[in-house]
Amino acid sequence: MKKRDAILQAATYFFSRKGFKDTSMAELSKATGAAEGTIFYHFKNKQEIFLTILRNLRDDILPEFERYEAEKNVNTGLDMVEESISFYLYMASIKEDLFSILHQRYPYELAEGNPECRQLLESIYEVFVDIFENAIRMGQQDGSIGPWHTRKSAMILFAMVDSMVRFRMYNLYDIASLYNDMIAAGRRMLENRNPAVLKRIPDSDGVVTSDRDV
Amino acid sequence: MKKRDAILQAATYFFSRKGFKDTSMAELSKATGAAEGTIFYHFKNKQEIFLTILRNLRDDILPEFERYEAEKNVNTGLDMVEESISFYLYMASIKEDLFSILHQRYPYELAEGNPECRQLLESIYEVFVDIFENAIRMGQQDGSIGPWHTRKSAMILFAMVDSMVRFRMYNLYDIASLYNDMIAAGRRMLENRNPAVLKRIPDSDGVVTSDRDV
DNA sequence: TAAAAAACCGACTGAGTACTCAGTCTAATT
DNA sequence: AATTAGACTGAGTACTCAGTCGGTTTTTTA
Repeated sequence: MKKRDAILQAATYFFSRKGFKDTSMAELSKATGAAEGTIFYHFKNKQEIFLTILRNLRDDILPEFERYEAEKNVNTGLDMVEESISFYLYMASIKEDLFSILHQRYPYELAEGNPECRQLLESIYEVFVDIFENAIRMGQQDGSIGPWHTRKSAMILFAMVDSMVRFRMYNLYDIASLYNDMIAAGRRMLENRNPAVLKRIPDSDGVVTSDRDV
Repeated sequence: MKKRDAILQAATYFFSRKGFKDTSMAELSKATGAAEGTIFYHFKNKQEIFLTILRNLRDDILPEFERYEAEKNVNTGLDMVEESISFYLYMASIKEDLFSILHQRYPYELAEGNPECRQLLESIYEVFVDIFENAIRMGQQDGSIGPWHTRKSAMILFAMVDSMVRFRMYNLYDIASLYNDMIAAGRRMLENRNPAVLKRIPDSDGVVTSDRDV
């Protein structure tokens, strides 16, 4: 593996576990076998390592979220909300390092004085909230989700799910045991209570099944 | 103001805005007018300052939550859930410094090797989740809230509300505009859908109203 | 194969860190 | 007025940190 890649990998690991400030260049040097000088040959400074990680996070994760949007196959928007929650938690678990970096102070501190960083964070969060918003909008069109404010409902859903990432990161609660209840709570929060509306739209689409298969 | 108190106040301020690690003793010294030696006269080390803040947080906030529990006056448990959300967000705004300290990495890192710190965090979070749990339990007894898992529902509610603290802290979203929608979402998530149950229990208590007045 | 370019090295620097300590100041007590 | 004790001081200490620099090795190009 190229030294540059090794440095990025180690930095992602250490920044997420120990935080940006608490990770020293000496530590990265030792972990990668690269001399400290080599790190500064590849990256202008420590901050630039962090920004590179954030850029990679956007470039890695955004396509995965977009691919998910294109590939998912569900009956109703309400089912898709459930899928979206699952997908978010799944991504947060396989990319744990990257997600927990977003729960640190440093990126937001950096964003205050660094437009690129702010832009990166904005585009990452936009994609996160969008998968919920799209699911909710779909549900509102097919009648499975009530007429609540779409974007705000998406944010509330995101708030719920994102806390789970925090709970896991800090070992506050066993989030696995909350999973089913969270899905159920999300459904109750969003589902349409008016059956008239529920029937009208699916008929016009020719979709007939009311049960979904996973 | 006594130097010791000034140091604690400044430390709370700086730890919450800049983080524990990024706050230097020189900074605290400058902000309080106390010499660096004075800080170490009052506190064994930097960590001890943090633990003192955490102890005060528990001692300040817990009684306020308990007073709230004793004083609140609502019709149904579902209304009380709404009150609890309001109260939590209110406390988080008037004690912003203390709440944002709980969203940092340091306390959880310290908790791993420091039983007192872990104990402090646990008792703080217990009180937080308890106000929601008590409201939900009350609602389940008066029939306004459905038969969902009490503790888990409380945690999901807490997850939702606690994210708002994070959103505000990092300037991610304008949480004021989410407030009403969050209350409404919380109600839909919890309310009882079975009118039979809604009537049965209040009857046995001698309470007759099935509609609530806000 | 020679020259040029890119990658890499690690000792070094100076600014900053938490913390110490010998001693001063203040205010109450004797 | 003398004693005492707690509050306070700030220069000093040992150490860590991100970042530099002169030089060496490896790879690519000609």
